[in-house]
Amino acid sequence: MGRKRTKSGKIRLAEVAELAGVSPITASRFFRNPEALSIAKRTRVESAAKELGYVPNLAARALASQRTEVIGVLIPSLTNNVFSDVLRGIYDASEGNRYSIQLSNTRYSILQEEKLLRLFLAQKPAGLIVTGIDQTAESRAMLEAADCPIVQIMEIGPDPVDMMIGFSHYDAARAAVAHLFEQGHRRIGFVGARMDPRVQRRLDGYVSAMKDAAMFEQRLVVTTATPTSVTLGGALFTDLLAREPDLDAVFCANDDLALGVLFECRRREIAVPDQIAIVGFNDLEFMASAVPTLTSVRTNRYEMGKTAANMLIEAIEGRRPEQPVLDLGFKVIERQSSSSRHSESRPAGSGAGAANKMVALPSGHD
Amino acid sequence: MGRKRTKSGKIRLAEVAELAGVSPITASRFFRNPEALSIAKRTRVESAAKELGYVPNLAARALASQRTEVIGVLIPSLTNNVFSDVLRGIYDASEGNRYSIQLSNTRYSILQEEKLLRLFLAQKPAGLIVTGIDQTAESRAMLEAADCPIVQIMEIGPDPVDMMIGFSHYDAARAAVAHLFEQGHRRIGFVGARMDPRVQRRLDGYVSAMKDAAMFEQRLVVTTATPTSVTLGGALFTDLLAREPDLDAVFCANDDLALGVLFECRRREIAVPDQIAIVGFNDLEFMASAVPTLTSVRTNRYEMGKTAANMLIEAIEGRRPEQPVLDLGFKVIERQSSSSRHSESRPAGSGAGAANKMVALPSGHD
DNA sequence: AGGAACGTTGACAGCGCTACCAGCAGCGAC
DNA sequence: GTCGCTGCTGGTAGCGCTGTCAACGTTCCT
Repeated sequence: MGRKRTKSGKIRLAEVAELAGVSPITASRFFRNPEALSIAKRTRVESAAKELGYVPNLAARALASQRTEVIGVLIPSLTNNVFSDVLRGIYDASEGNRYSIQLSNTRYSILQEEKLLRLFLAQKPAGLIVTGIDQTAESRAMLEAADCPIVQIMEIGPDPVDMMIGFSHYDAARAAVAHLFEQGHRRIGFVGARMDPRVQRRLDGYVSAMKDAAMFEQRLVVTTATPTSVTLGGALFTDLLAREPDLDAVFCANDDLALGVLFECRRREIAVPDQIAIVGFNDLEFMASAVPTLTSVRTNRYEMGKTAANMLIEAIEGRRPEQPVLDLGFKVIERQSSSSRHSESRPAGSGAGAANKMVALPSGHD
Repeated sequence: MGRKRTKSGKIRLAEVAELAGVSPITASRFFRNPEALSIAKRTRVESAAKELGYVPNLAARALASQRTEVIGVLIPSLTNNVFSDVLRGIYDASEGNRYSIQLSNTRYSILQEEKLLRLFLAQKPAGLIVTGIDQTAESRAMLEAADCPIVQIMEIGPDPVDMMIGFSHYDAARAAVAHLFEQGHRRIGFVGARMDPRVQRRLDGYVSAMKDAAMFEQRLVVTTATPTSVTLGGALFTDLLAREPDLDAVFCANDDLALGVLFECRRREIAVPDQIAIVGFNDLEFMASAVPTLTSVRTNRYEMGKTAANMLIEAIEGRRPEQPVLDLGFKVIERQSSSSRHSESRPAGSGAGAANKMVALPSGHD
């Protein structure tokens, strides 16, 4: 016997086809590749579909075609501002086309990532966006065996699984430190939280730049595995200052920490940048508006997400980009907090003041 | 003829059933309702599934069962910090169970929301989370006709579609203004951006509180449709000050604006709170760490997302919550920026200082 | 004019799973 | 012993769509 079920009055493809006077398969093609139809049938199917308010059943499509139109995205955090920009780019790129985004949070655990990857892959996604280059061996093997395009985002490194978009955190950190040296600073501290692989590489970049100048000392580095926050920035800076009273600059692994350091300086009545210079990382919006305005390393997060999704979609549709690895670079945005020109006391007036001096560098060249 | 296709060596349910020595339908039941099986078969199917590494094909399941295990989420913005907290709650709640989250961004457009709603509903989601209570009539009708549970989040109001979780933005704004009155402020400005319905209700609350005290004047209100930012806070405050030089407090519709106002005060050498008090809205993390620490209205965003998803899942599984409308309330977190006790100049030491005085109110009582 | 090539269309047979119903065993009640 | 109940299991028949291939009409080439 057949079944009753809800019926639900749902319009099926066959009904559209009937109204349009074509076979179901022709109607089906209309939705997937309209150019394959003659103009006459195309318009007939189109108006029939509109008249009936037809919406394709994605589950049936996925079952029959053995593939989904889902782009899986694995990111390590939903809290972090950085990822919300990337995500926004990804969602924006997915808008207006057939693909939908399936998001999962690895919580900075590569084991969790491996588990989620297995889950995702089982559903045959159309493509995958994964964060970073530090997958487990197992994950790496699964990614390589996957029969869908894959983009690694947030950083670039050797040996991409497939496509890759990001920048060199190592080089970016070196550039930030170089900027501080240029401004005449020598005892430059490093403040970092969470210490995920990308923050770790920023630390590596800092260390190498400091060693190049023969200025590195272990006690200039304060890090913690704790998730980042503004408050934490103040606390870590407090530690750093206790260890190294002669500190004359701080390079913060992100902007929240930098803001925390700025507030802590204000609390302690330490003049920024005259006594201590501050450089952040990511160039979040508030950096330009703080007092003093805060120097940061600008990273193209939104563009990264958007381009990653676009590259992926192109690849899904068979048009592999000629550039599978894209270095988006970074820019050191110099502002008052690290400027050796003594911060003029600016009177009334809003905004960030003078145009930012930008130091742009493509990463990957040391 | 049959077809070739990739084959892909995928394990099907039938293979698990065969290995376990049961019928496919019994194996199917194991994955959906293990309690319905005898212990013997249960363990047999379980080990067979594990041995073969079986993962169910969700598309086939959705097609056969006429429903998905997808929770649709419609939010107006991915940029706004507020929503990232809510989302984090939703994703956390969806972890470890069968449901997956399908997210879409309405960009604060109720027309876009309507379009997305139509799209979502066509895929028969297991449940839906929508933001706010200001849907189009068409959207409203679709929601009411939908045969799945629905939660409206972010605010509470009369006449819920189904379930609802949030708080009264109107009451929260009134409480913030009342707090400023208590601290002796009279000429209290309002700064708002974006002016989505919830911000509008905060403005309404502000206006009503000011009128109650016979202190309302239109020129105390500065708003814009522009998306919010820290920089914008400074700009709007500049406008406000130009209109009303006697200003003695500002109620900001969100914390980014409040931070912008604080920076602008610093830039203009206006003492906070002595000359001007500042109150924000949402109580983002940085508020407790700013100098001076910033008063704000705490809202339970993470909890809201998490509880909304949990309520939804309960309802999907047939256990409707006894409380379909949940008021999560708010708290005015009083900090230095609005304290009439003159801000003692605190010497070295990090953090927010003395315990926050909290003024807790369940919203819904005026 | 004949044939190849192309563009367009349709028939068929599932994709992998589950709703529905029927059946069977085991048990207690009469 | 028979009935009805409950608990478990299985057979059948699709869910709505698309991959494959075949077939058609038309155009273009030789």
